[in-house]
Amino acid sequence: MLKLRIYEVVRAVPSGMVSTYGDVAMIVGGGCDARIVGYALNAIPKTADDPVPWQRIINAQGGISTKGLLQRKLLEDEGIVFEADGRLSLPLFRWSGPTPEWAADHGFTVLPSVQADAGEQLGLF
DNA sequence: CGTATGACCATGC
DNA sequence: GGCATGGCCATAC
Repeated sequence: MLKLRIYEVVRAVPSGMVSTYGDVAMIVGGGCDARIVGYALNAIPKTADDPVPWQRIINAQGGISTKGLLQRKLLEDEGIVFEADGRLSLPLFRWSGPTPEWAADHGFTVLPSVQADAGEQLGLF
């Protein structure tokens, strides 16, 4: 089930950081797509023993795709700062992806493109 | 098994 | 900046 793998990846996103639907899809791999991530997050079981930080997944424009303001509030509580236009700085808050350790431990592959991309941005700052 | 639907994305106007 | 298309592919019915 891709949903479960997606949940695993989302759980790996640290507090105070965000990731995009597309990034999660790339990390999950194996015929995953940004829309699948959205679908999976929408279908998250709301059980307390299975928490998924769904609020840390945003769209590629750095904005919130959900309807209400709950997601934004949760992110702000974690230290995410929003710009005036309601979006956030992806270079600052975008999660660079799981560690190779984590990926190997959970059976994921780390995409070199994501790592190199994040490395440039982090190094820039 | 065919169709419809998405918390998406890139591109083009 | 917004709006329209096409592509994407797992679920649901």
